[in-house]
Amino acid sequence: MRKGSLEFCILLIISRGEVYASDILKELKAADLIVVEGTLYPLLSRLKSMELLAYTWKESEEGPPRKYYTLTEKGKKNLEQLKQTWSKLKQSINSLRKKII
Amino acid sequence: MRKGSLEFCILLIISRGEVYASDILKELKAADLIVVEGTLYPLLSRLKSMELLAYTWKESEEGPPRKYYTLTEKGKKNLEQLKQTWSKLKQSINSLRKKII
DNA sequence: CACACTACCTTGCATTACAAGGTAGCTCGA
DNA sequence: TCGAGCTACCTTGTAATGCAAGGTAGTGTG
Repeated sequence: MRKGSLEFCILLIISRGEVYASDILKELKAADLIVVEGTLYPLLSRLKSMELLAYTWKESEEGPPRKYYTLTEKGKKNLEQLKQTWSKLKQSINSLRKKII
Repeated sequence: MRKGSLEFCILLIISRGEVYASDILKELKAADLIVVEGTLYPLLSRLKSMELLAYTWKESEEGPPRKYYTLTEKGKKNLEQLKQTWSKLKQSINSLRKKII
C-alpha cells in the first residue's frame, strides 16, 4: 500500500548531498524519526543492489573510513516516483478524513 | 516507524459509521487505495481482538448476513493517537524535503 | 435443485523493521 | 608500543504487515 516511507526518507536525505550512514541517522533523528543501525544498513545494501545508490569509500580524519552514498540516475527517478506515491497517499487519507457521513 | 497507515485508514472509515467489510473495500478503492480481502479480514480480526472494534451481525436483504463494525471507546482513542502520528510523519517528511543543503 | 453470488475466513509467503550482537580499523594515553 | 575505547561497518533471528490464492457456507434465481 505505501511501500515503506523509510526508503523515501533515506533517498530524500541522500539526494541532498553525499552522506554516510551516521549522517543519515542524525538527519532522521533531527526530523524526529527514530531509526536504528540494524534497520539502516540492510536498507542501504538493498538500495545499492537495486542500483538506486552508489557509494565511494573515503578516508576519515578521525577513525575508520566511511562509505559515502549518492543517488544514481535510477535512484533519482525512483525518488520522483516516491514523491508522487507519497503525495497520493496524503490525498487519499485527506479524502477519507474530510468525507464525513 | 509508521505502524501501518492502513490501520489508520480502516479506523477512519469505521469512525464515520457502521460498515461491513465490503463497504470498507469500496471506500478504500474510492480513495484510490488498493486493498484486498486477504489483507482486510485479518486486520479487522486483529483490531477486534485488540478491542478497538466491535461488531454486530445483521441480516441482509440480499445474501448472507454481515458483520457490521463500529469503534469502541478504546478504538476512538487509538484513532486520535494515529491522527497525531500521521500528522507528525507528514511534518517530518516535510522538514526533510524543505531542508536543502 | 444446481448454479452463481455474496460474505466470511485461512494458509503460506515476501517484505520491512527492530533488537541484539559481532568485526575491525583508528587514535590516544599510559 | 600496546591495549582500551571509539567509530563504522555488518549479520542474525524475530515480529509484524500485507498479498496471493484458495476455501466454506448461506441465499436467491432460473
